[in-house]
Amino acid sequence: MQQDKTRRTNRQRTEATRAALIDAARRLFIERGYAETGTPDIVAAAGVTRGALYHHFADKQSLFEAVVEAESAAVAAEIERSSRAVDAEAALAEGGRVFMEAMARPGRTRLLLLDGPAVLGRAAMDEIDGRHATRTLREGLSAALDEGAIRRLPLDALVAVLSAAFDRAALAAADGARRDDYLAVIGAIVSGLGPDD
Amino acid sequence: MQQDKTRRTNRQRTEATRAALIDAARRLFIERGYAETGTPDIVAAAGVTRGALYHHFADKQSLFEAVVEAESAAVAAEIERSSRAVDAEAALAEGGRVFMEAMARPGRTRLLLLDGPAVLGRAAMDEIDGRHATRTLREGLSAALDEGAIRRLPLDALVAVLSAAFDRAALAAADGARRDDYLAVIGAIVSGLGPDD
DNA sequence: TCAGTTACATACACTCTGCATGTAAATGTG
DNA sequence: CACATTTACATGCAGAGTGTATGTAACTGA
Repeated sequence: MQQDKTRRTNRQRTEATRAALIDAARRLFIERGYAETGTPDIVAAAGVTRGALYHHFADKQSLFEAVVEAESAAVAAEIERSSRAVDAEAALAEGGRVFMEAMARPGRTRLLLLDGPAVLGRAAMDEIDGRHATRTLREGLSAALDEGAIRRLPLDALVAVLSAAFDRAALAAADGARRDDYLAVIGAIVSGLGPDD
Repeated sequence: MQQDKTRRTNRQRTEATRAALIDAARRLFIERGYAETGTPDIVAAAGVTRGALYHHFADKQSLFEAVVEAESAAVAAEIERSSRAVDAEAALAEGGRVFMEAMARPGRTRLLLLDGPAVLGRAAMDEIDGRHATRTLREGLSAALDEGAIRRLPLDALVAVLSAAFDRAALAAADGARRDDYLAVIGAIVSGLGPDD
């Protein structure tokens, strides 16, 4: 029976250190933002040294990307867990509400909607949540298009615009605006997209 | 007849220096982004020293805010200059096209849509372009609401959501996406907002 | 077992920000 | 038109942060 600290395999060491770094960085990025969080703070919170950080990540931005990736996946998981609607429009409404709820965690909007695009660029963020939260939106819209629930429009642009609408709604809610106002507007938009009114 | 450099009034000196700083900072922020632009670069491009910068602005962020303010006003001016539509919906479509065109200047999306919100915060950005580009959108939507062209919805949320849609469209266009796809989607959204379809 | 690789820790060089101090030009005051 | 005061800078400095180079201990494969 050997201790936890001694006799760890290299894979275990790597995974533990990476996880500790990502977790500590997530907490600090969420609390203070990217620019205001220094790598000395991160490694102190993770209980390692800067040497470990720069061994596992190319630079601070690379660690940030790993944090964004994980957080984006977490949001998508929340959405998919509670998606139980029947028709396309109801699924979109449901998904939108759950998205807003998931983004209400303090600091998530800052991480995913402000710092993320600024640090990694819009294209990189599109690629990341194209594999996560935005993917569920795309699936919902694609289904709605297939069953003729909404008029024919270029899917990529439609996804991007509605995603931007939800993002801004989440940001406004984080700044104290009324969620229901935004959900009403987005709901009206979606229902207004019904086939040739 | 006295030289330009000698015998300048204090107001002239201040305005010249501030303008040189804002102009140089604008070029560099647009070219490299906020974080990658140092104050030594800015003052060198402006032909002054860092002392001048910190005399006229509290810090780097304060200079950035002045740049954003000026650029946002410039965008609004372009929109208002070529706004010649009759009814509300046509005015919105026209304004949207001109907005996209104005945002196509290289780097403007980065300055106003990525770095701006990240550095100054969403609320501060809302305040700034609430006095500029977003103001024209709000006026257009308010008119459309008054003349019953679109259904009754909370104006603040409606403005924010449509503004976010245009912003994302401008970002996508800057990344090489087709403007027309986005304009088609936004056009469909606006026309879909017609009174109780 | 031992040579090679991996996972760090430590130290250093560089850059940037903001402030403090010094100085010349402008201002207004009697 | 002196002259005291304020304004508009320039210069120098202290602190912090990033990335890298170097050293060392732990693991791994032959």
